[in-house]
Amino acid sequence: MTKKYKSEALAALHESMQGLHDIGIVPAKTMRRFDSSCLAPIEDMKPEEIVEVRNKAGVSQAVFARYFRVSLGTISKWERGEKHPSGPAITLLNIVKRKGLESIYA
Amino acid sequence: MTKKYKSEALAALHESMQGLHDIGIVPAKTMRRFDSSCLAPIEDMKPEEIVEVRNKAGVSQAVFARYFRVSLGTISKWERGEKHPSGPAITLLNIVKRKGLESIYA
DNA sequence: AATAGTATAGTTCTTAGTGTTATAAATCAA
DNA sequence: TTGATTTATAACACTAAGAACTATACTATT
Repeated sequence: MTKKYKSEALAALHESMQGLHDIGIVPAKTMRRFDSSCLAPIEDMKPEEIVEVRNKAGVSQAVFARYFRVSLGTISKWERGEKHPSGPAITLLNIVKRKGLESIYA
Repeated sequence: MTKKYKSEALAALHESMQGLHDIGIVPAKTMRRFDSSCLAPIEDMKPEEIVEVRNKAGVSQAVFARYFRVSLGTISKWERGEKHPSGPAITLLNIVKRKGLESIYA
C-alpha cells in the first residue's frame, strides 16, 4: 500500500502547488520543474483490469474500440495480454477507470 | 460548419440516449448499438493545433510528454508533423483541448 | 433454422514510438 | 561576459503497437 499512498500524496502535493501557482506565488518555471519531477510513474494496466474497466462501462469490445479510437482487434489483444496498451492508451484507461467512459467522449 | 453542427447534434443526441438509459428506459444492448453507430469520426490534430494546446497549458514539451506518457521526441515530432499522434493520443489531445491538462492527470 | 452480435485467433504489414546523441537557440544567475 | 540550464530541433537504428483482413465459434434473438 506504500506505493499507492505515495502516489496519492504526490497528487495532493501537486494540487497544492498548482494552487500556489494559480494565485501567483509559484512562478511558471518552478511549476514546470515540479511537474516534470513529481508526475506519477507509469502504472500499466493488466489484461484483467482492462476487461473489468470495459465491463463496468457496459460496452462491447467494438464500442470500446471506437471510444479509444483503436481497432477492435487491438482491444482483444489488450484483454488477452497479447499486446500492451501504449502510453496514451494507458492514460485513457486510467481516466475511464476513475471517471467513466463518457468523460473521454469527444 | 455542417460537419461541426452534425457532430454537436450527435453529441447532444447521445447525451439524451444516455439519460434514457440511466433511468432504465433504453436497455444496455440498444445503448451499445447506438454508441457504435453514432460516435464522432476521428478528427485528427494538426501540428500547429498541438503546439497551441500545449502552449495554452503553459508547459514545455518535456512536461507535456510526461502527462501523455510518451517520450519528449514524440511530442517534438507531433508538433513538426514528422509523426502523427495515434488514436488514443488524439483522444487525449482533444480532452486536454476541451478540459485542460489537469483533467488527464492520473 | 437463420440471422446478427460477440469474442478469440492468426497473419502480414505499416508506422508510431523509444532511446540515444548532437546541435543550437534562449534564459538566467554569478 | 561567462557559464549553466532549459528549451526545441534533428538524425539515427531499433522495437513493438496497431491496422487490416480473415476465419472460427459461441450465444442470443427473430
